[in-house]
Amino acid sequence: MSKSVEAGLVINIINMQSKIQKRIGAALSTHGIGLSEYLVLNQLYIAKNQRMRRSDLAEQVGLSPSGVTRLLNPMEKIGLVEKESNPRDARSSLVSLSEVGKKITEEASISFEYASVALFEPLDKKRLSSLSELLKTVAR
Amino acid sequence: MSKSVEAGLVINIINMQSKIQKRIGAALSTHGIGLSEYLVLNQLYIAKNQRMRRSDLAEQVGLSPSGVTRLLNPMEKIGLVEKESNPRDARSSLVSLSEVGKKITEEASISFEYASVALFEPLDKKRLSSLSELLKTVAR
DNA sequence: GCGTAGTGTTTGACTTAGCAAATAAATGAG
DNA sequence: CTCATTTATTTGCTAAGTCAAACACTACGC
Repeated sequence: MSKSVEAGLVINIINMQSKIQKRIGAALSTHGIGLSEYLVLNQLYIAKNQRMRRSDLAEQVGLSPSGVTRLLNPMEKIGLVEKESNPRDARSSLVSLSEVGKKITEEASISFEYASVALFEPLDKKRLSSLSELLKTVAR
Repeated sequence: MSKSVEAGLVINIINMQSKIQKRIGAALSTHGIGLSEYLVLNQLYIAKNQRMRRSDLAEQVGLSPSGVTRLLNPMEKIGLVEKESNPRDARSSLVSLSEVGKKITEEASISFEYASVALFEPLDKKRLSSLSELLKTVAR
C-alpha cells in the first residue's frame, strides 16, 4: 500500500506544524503569549482600526467562536485587548487592540520572524518563494 | 511592519493544518478514529513486524510519551493494538497492530487518500511534486 | 407591531495533550 | 554484588479547544 504524493504532503505538513508549535511557541513564550494568542493579536494588528468582530476573528485564526471567547477572556484581563459594544448590532461585541497589546504584538512579531526564518533555513531564497507561492494557492 | 516570506509561510502552514484537521478528521471519523489515532496506526502499519516501542511511536507521530500512553489505552481496549512485553527490556513494552487494527488502517487509508487528494486539488501534478519536494527538505 | 427564524456570543461538559513527578527496570562504577 | 544513574512508561494535574445548548439580540413575513 504505497501512498500518493498528496497523502505524503499531508503528513509532512502535520510534521511541520508540530515543529512550528514547538519552536515558535518557545519563542513567543518569552513574551508571555502562546501561538494562538499571537495569531489573534496579529490579526487585530492588521485589521482596519485594529478592531474586529469575534466571529471574524475566529474565522481568521481557525478557531471556533467559543475558542475565541475562552482565549480572549484572559487577554482582556491583562489588558492586551478591549471589549467594545457594537452600536450597530448589540449581539456582537467588537474586540480591539489596546496600546499595550499593540506594543506586545510588535515585540512578539520580531521573535516570530526570527523563529520563522530559522525554520526555513535549509531553503535558499528561490526555493523559499516558490514554496510560499505553492502553499498560498492551496491554503485558502 | 511588513512580514518576511518565512513568517507568511508559517501562517500558511498553520492554516493548512487547520484545514487538514477539519477535512481529514471528518473523513476518518467514519472509521471511528481521529487524526492522531490514524497516524499511530499508519506508523505501526509500516513498521517492521507492525510492532514498535511506545517512545519511538511518540517520536514518529510528534506526540509526547504520555500522549501516546493516553491515546493507546482506548485503542487497546477496542482491540486495534496489542501490548506485548519486551523480552529484551522489561521497561519498554511493545505495541503491535492487531488483525482488526490492520484492517481498519487499510480502510481508513483509503479515506485519508481521498481527502488528501481533495485538499490539493488546485495544484497540477508538476506543482504538486514540486511542493512535495520542497516541504520534504524542511519537514525533518 | 409581533412572533418566528436567524445570527453572534457564552457556557457546561467533555476530549486531547502536555509537563513534571512517580514508578519500574537496566546499566555501570567501584 | 550493590548503589547511583539513566531510560521507558504511566499518572496527577492542568491548559486549550470542541460541540451542543443556552442566551441575547436582530430581522423579516404578514
